[in-house]
Order: sequence, then C-alpha cells, then structure tokens
Amino acid sequence: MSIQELSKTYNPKEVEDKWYSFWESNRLFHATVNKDKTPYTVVIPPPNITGILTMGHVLNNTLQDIFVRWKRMQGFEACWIPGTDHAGIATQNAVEKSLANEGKHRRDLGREKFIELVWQWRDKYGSTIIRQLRKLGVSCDWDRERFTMDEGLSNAVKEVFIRLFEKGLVYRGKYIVNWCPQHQTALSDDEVDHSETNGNLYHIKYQIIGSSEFAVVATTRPETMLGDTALCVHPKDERYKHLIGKTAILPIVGRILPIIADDYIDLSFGTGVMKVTPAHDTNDFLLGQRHELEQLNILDETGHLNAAAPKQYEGMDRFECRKQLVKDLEAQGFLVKVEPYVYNIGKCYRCHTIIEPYLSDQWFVKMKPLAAPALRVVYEGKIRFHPDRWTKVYEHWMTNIRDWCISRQIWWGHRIPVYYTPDGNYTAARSEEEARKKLGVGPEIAIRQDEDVLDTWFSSWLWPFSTLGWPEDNADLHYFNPTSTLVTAPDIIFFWVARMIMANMEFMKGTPGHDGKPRKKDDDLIPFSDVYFTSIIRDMEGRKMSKSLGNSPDPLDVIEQYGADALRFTTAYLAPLGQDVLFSTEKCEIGRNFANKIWNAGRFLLMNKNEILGDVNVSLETLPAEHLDLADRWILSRLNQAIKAFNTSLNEFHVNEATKLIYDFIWHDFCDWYVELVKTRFYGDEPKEIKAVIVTRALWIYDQALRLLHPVMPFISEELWQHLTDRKGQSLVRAEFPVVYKRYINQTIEDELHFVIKVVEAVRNIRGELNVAPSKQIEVHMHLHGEMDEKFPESTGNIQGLLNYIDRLCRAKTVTTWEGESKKFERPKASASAVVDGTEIFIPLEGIIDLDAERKRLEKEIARLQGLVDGIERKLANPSFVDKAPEEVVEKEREKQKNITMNMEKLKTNLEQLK
RNA sequence: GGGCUCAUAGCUCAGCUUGGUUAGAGCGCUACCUUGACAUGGUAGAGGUCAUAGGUUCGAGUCCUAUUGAGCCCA
Repeated sequence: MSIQELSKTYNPKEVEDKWYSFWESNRLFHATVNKDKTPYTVVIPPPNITGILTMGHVLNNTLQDIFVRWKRMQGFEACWIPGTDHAGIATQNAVEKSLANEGKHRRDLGREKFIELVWQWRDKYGSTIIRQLRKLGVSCDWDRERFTMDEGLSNAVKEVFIRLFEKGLVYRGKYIVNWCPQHQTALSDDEVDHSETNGNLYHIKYQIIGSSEFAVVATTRPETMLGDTALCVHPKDERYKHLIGKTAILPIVGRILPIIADDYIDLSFGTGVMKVTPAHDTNDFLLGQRHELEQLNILDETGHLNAAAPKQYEGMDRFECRKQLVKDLEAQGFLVKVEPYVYNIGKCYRCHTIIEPYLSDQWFVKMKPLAAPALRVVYEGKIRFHPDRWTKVYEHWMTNIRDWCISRQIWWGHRIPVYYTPDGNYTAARSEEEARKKLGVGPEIAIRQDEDVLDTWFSSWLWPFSTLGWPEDNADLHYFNPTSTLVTAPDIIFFWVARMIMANMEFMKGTPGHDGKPRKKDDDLIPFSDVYFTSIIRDMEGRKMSKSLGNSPDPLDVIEQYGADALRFTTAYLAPLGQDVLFSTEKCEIGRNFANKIWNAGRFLLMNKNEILGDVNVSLETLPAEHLDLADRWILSRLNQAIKAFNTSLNEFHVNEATKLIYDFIWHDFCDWYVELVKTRFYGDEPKEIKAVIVTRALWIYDQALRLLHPVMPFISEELWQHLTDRKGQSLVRAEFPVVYKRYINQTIEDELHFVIKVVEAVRNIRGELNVAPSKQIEVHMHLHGEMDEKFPESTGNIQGLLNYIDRLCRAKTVTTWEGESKKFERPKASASAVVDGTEIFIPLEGIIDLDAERKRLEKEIARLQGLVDGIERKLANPSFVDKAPEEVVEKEREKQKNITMNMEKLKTNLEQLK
C-alpha cells in the first residue's frame, strides 16, 4: 500500500463503520464451543430497552471490550453475550405516556391489546441502545443477543418461579410494601430512593377516656391517623405507665383506641407516645401483628382516601387530605404544635413519586436459604470483587437480607405462573393444563391466572445461564458458564450481582460443567469469578450525570466529534479502579491527540518504507533481528517491558494503568525516541539492504504496538495494521496478542540509551535556557568519566553510532570524546556546560553565550545539588541510620553522595572558569 | 446511628498489598520552534512545607490514631 492513502491527520469517520461491518459480517466476534480453547465469557449487563447510550454505558462497555478483545487475541474462546432487559415499569410507562397523548388509558385497550402495543414499541425503539453500542466498537457475539422477554428466557423465569414455589421459597402474603401511587404497583426495597426532606412534625393530642388527660403524639404523616387502631408507649416509661390498658379517642374520627405497651418504642423520639397505623407503616404493621390489632386501610391504589376514611375526606389525595386534616385538627383544638423536621422520605426510583407504605397481597422470595452459599463463595474468594472493599458491602447486605417482593401490579413483564380456583386454592404451574392437574379441577371449573407480573430483576438474576439456553440442557451452557468477568456499576450490587450469585448457585446444580459431570462444587456453581465495579462518571463539578441537570454528554455526539477510539481511550485512561471519574467532552482530546500521534508514526514509517523498499509487501511474520544496534535493542526491551506490564495491569483489573502504559510506550518511547533515533539510520549512509532491515524492524515493532493497542482502540489499530502489509483478509481482531520475550528485556541496554537521552536533554536544556536558536549548529564536547567498556558494555565497538545519535538529536556539528581522565584535556573556553553521570559536556559558544545567564544557570543547578547532598549528609551523619538501616540502603546513600558531589564539583570548576 | 472512600502542582489524577530513586503525568501557563510523521506537533521552563495534629520508625506522601473538609452506601 502506498503513502498517498494516509492523510495528514487521522479521520475516524472514514474507518470506523467500515471496520465494524467487516468484523460483524465476518462473524469475528462469534464464539463456539471449542474444547481446545479455554472459554472466556462475559455477559453484558443488559441495558433497558427504553435506554439510550450514556457515559456510564460507554465506560462499562469499553472496559468489557478491552477484557474480551485482549483475551480473544490471547487465544481464549472469548464470548461476550449481549442483550437487553424489558424494564417492566419503565417500558410500560413509556407506552402509557404515548397512549395518554391520544387521550387513552391502557385499561381502555385491555391487557392483550396493550401488551401487543408494547411489543410494537419494543420492535421500534427497543434496540436503539444496541445499535449505539456498535458505534463504540464493542465485540459482542451478536448471534447470541438475548432479550429477557424472549421465549427461552421467559421459560427460565417460569421454571425458576415454579421450582422456588415447590421448595416453599416463594410465598404469597399480605404485607406492607413500598407502593408507588403513580405506577400503582409495589416496588422492592431497592427500587426506592431515600433522601432527606424538610417536612413538619405534627403534635396531636388524643383524649384519654375516663380522665381529663390527653396523650400527645408526634407524626410526620398526620393523615395516617385516620387509620390508627391503637396508641403505644414503652412499658418502662414512667411518664405513661398509668395509661397502659386504658383507651383514647381518635380525634375527628371518634374511634376508640386501646393503649398498648411495647419496647419497640423509642423513648427519645417525639413525646414517647406513638400512634399505631398497621396498614400504613412497616413498623406499625409488625407491632400490629404482635398485638393483634386491626389493619385499617384508608387509601386506595392511587393514594386517595377510600371509604374507610370519614366522609369529608373520602376521595381526597393523601397530601390534600393532610392539609385539610391539619386545618380541622387546629380548628377543633387537637393540634398542639407544628415544628419543622428533617426526615428521610422514600421516592420511586422511576418517577420520584413519594412512596406510600401500603398493605397488599404480594409474592415474595425467601432469601435467607439462597443467601448462605452466595455469601460463602465470596468469603472464600471464589468470586473476587474489584475493588475488594465491595465484599464488605456485599457481606453486610447478605447477612441482613430480607425477603424479596417480586410481584408488580403492571402488565408488561412475565406474568406470575400461579393459578387460582374459585374457592381460593392456588398453585404454580407451567400451563393452565398443568395447573388443573395439580389443583385437581376439571375443565368445567374456571380457574384464573394471577394478574400480576414479576419484577424485572426476577429475569435479570438468571442472565448468566438463561442467556445460554437454560433450562434446556445444552453444550453452550456446559462450556460458557461459569462466566469469567462481570463488569457492572456498584449501585446494582444488590439488585443484580448478589442475586445472580444466588440464582446461579441454586439453579445450575446438577448441570454438567466443563468436565461433563454434574456440578456440585462451589467453583462450578458460581456465575462468574470476578466482578469489576466501575467508577461513576461525574461532570467536572463532581455531580452525577443526570438528564435533569443536562450535564450528560451524548456519547454519539462525542464519537462524531472525536471518534470512538478517542472516547474509549479517554474513558479508560481516566477511570481508576474504584474511584469516580470527572469527565467532560473536551477531555477526549487526550484520546484524539493520541490517535493522531499513532497515525502519524505509522504514516512516517510507511513513507520511509516506500522510500527504501518501494511499493512492495513486507513480511512482518518475524522480527528482523539482523543489524541490531543500541536503539533497536532498547526499544525491544521497552516493548517487552510494556507487554509484560500491560498484562499484569489487566490481570489486576487496573485498566487505566494499562492504558497509560500503552500511551507512554507509544508516545514517549516509540515516537519521541525510537523514531527520532531511527531517522539517524534512515538518513545515514548505510547500504540500502541494511536500511531495508531497519525499516522492516521498525514496522514490526509498530505492528506489535498496534496489537497491544487493539483492545483499547480497535478501529485505528485495525486500520493501520491493514496498511502495514497485505493481511490477506485477516483481521487484527483475531491476531495473536504480543508475547513477552524475556531475553529482550535488558536493563544495561536501557541504562546505556538512557545516558544518551540524558546527554541530549542536558544539551537541549542549555540551548533552551541560553536562547540558542534551534537552527544554530553547535559543537558538543564530551569529557567522559570512566572507561569506555565499563560505561557502555553493550555499545563498545560502536561508540560512533551512539555519538551519531547524540549528534542528530542535538543538532550538533561534532561530538568530541575524551576517554578517561586525560591530562591533556582542556576545557573549551567560553562554554556552557553540564554534567551527566560524571561525564562533562561543553558547548563552546564564543561570542554567542550570555556568560551571565550561564553563570546563573550553573549556580542554580549547583544549589539544587547542594540541597540534595545536604540531605544525604544529614542522613549519613545520623548514627542510628547507619546502624539500623539495611547495609544496602546505607551504601546506596553513600554512592549517591559520591556521585552528586562529583557532578557538583565539576560544575563548580566550570563556574569558576566563567568568572 | 453504622460502614466505606477520598484529600499530592492552578485543574484532573498516578505514586498500588512490600516505608528508603532528586514526588510524576495530562491539561492549563511561560518562552522558543513550521526541522524531510504529527501545531491534534516539538523543545525547554515555571509551579508541590503531599489537608491538619499526634504517633510508630534510623527514616513517612506511603503505616497507625484523632481532627477538619468532600462524597457515597446502609439503617
């Protein structure tokens, strides 16, 4: 391929869609059962079908893709299963909203018609986010895409419900649940957001019967008094002991309430007397059960007062009623006082309506028995959390786990597979037919299925095996489950992560594992071995990204502006394990600039390849190892160090560290130094055959760098990789990931080249500080300290090559070397000078040099070194340091003192000469 | 009330279980530079008493305790 094809800057738009469709149409992401390979499976946290791509998704999916692409290139059978969940409440909401625009309600259509409409909606909008994910470059196995309402997954849900029912782990009960009057459904505890709210504490007095006394109670929700069925005090409370057993009159209503005693009462709260409303408060409900109190429900499903309330309030909204009731209490003299009060209020996580504790019939899962093994596998490290601190959070929740309310009073979702006879018998069954059998009723008797559907999470918790075909037994399930890494946001650790662990351990029992034998051991029953909890993406002020704040950039706009690779790179680069990320769109410049740098390095190499070799295909199969010089051996050492460190970082889930490593290797080691060093040989007078080797080797190293880069920046790496040579239809997606060759890692070589770098930097520093024009050719005199073969054991015999490098990088005319401590050495007059590892560098600048500036520069450097020496000397003068510190540490300090002092002395001599 | 995390350059953060390099990077800032890949670039420079107070240690940005401030989770 020829250079004309590479533009001056990288243009992501021209390459991204092209390569994605190439990958997808060649099914390069498709995984199959392959006994010769180790599986590496990841299940996507299924986004809602109502969702659009957010920065959170970008981070989450970029991380997953990095892991998956890395493992795939390393030769694992990498399988990333994508999909979506049906998001019961959110989706129903969206459809109801559009119905409302037509002035209709779902009840007008009826259940069947409505669900049909939701499916239509899903077909139209439900895969938006899946399309958007492709833009990001994710390497999901699209043949395996699943949806929680698919037939197979629905069967899994049904099967699980029935098995739990038969085990007695699913039960039906009247319970106080979190009720959302907006959605008219129960919510699980996790679906309620708590926030501090400014409200009032109302003090209301209740007349004691047979006495002139009043009991004063304090409440934040006065309207619930209409459902009061008792008053309660602490049995040991001296203030109220005499009231126990008596009765009081409920103001306005006139109902007679017993006064009971229970040590649940918090003596320090309010007045110490509590009103008891069993149907409208969880704690009161439990208290009511203990004391067999009547449960009086005063609200309907929409949060309006029902017929159990006095006539004047019936039909009122709960908050309207609160207002009116307070007014009435005040008018009738029952209101003692109202004080401002801050308390926690629960709101629906979907619509932010204030949650009403509400008494209703619901289905629950008994969690304690399921939690025990799930807790054990995390305790024992069979599942590891990253960062590790989430294990504590998990343990705390799991040990205090409460039963899970799984029924929802909506239509969109998996309908509860429970059937009722007219006389109230019920059972769980796979079909009406099975239900009849179980219930022992014939076709002449009508039975009805439960109206409610299941919580969406009741399908999500089966995701690691339902997506693989469970409950049908099949090879995929044996091979790809347990999965490997789960990448998810920490806020769904309870909703999802914990429950998946419980489900996998319960339902995969007996399914054949990798070895074909039925699973029994924890190691085979876990759903995944590692959980990576992602950072939370915030804006630059540290606020959570949210729709209402409008501070969330649309990732598609960002991709349009900067390219998908830039977005991916920047996100991964900025996101440390376990810490929040402050993000702004402009930060994608990091990734964009990096992409451009990579692009231009490739452009440079291809230009030179064309120059030297012409329009031929080079073979990049193996490293051309002839004519290696210091620079080559140095970059090979750096490359292998980078590969090694990259793998280590990813193994430890330090993705940002791995990303930084590539950045530093490509930008600094490769571009800043290697490319500059190699120019010396490209433009030097070596024969063409050698130049051909050099450029091919540079391309080979660059090829390795692209492989290293591919998991993070798949598009640009593929595009460039294809340009390097004819790949014959192969893709970088399935190319081999670079392997570490330890023999190329060589510290001596790195030190030697580092010396060259330090000399170059010292000269550049002089040029910069003394304002020597870059175009000005200079002379550099080096007075080397020590013996040549000691100083450059790897370069002995090719010192000229080494000096050529310094020459070129310093734009120097000549470089003079003085070996050893030659007596004949004469300091060039009127020179700027520096010392590097004892080697003196002089730049004669007769007539140009600003002597004053040079003196100041030297004085500053001497002062800096003096500071260091002082510090070291203080240390060495401390007898307990010399006594107690390890010998090697002390020796190191002595060595340091010697070297710095030597450098400083030389600078002092040079300074003297300028005076 | 219980628990967790964080505090290092103007800004955003590295410096990781294992205390000992002259505490680093990117952005921003200053000066210079279109040099045969790249101005989405190069070179050089300025900028830090590592939140505060104690403690452990020969030695603390790093370990421990407390305080202050910021944020999160659970109840």
